[in-house]
Amino acid sequence: MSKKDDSVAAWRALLLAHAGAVRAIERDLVLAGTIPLSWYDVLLELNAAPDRRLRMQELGEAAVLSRTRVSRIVDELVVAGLVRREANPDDRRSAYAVITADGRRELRRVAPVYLDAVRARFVDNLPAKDVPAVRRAFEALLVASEPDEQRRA
Amino acid sequence: MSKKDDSVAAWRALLLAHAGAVRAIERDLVLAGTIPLSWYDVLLELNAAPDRRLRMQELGEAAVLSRTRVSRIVDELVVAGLVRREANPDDRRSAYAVITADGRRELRRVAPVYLDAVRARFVDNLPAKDVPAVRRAFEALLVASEPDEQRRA
DNA sequence: GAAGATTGACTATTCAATCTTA
DNA sequence: TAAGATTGAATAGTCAATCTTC
Repeated sequence: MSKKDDSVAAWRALLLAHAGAVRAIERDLVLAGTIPLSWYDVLLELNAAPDRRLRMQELGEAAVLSRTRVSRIVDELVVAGLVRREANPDDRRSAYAVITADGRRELRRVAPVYLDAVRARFVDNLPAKDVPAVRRAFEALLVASEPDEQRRA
Repeated sequence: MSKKDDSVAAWRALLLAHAGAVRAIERDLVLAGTIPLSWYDVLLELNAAPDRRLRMQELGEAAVLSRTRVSRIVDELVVAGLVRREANPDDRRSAYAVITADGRRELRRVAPVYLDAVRARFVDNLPAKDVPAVRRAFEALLVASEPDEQRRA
């Protein structure tokens, strides 16, 4: 009943609901025969980035993937022809991942499936009046966790 | 700017914030030298259950783990002496997992660390006025996803 | 034959070591 | 020496086959 209980209950509900929604969405995507969620996320971030490219590390942050995992997924996407790597002339240690024309085509093709899934498994089940608060709350959470990322360095 | 955009933005913020918070909490636990989060979740659910026991399948649902994974984690917990398996006289196909006295002791020992981490990484960074909406929203989401679980059967 | 659970084989993900350039 | 990225070895997690009981 206390504020504390309410908070911990919110945390537990978040964990359960997140897991359920992600699983349901992934299942929808598999049934629809599209690319996996991780590919989709990476393509989405690349497509939205300036020049449709991101350094590996930036890509990892944007798509919530570890540096290692980004390397591996970009490998797969390169093999599939949806992304290519490109050297960074300004700093030759780093590498760009760039979405290809095929990648953009694929993204357009699967976007409706993905959006439908997110809508059906998340948005539509959220009380409409709570959506702004949810967005606000998690964006605040994001901002709060950024400084921590810095602190690691 | 539309409601739709707001919803998708909420989804993306949720994914990023969830990943950030979970990672931060796991890091906190590692630094504090406690048991892993998955063990903690299992012990917590068992401790809260009637008779401090749950069938494997129920435990999986409560702790957001696949049936397979529950088997494996309970194996580990049994080896560590924190949980024991017990036959179900009413249905000998199923098995109970029961938290032991040592398990409860361990749970009490690490609970403060866990609660501090959840508070520091989640609760304290959430705008206080949004907490009720967040709790309400995710509990609604949970309820909405239950029927789907049934449908699978 | 189906439900509950476990096991073995496979895939996904992480951790630590490595390589290259700054 | 540190930053950016990748790779090999190890761990965690999943999927399909199996075993037991209903």
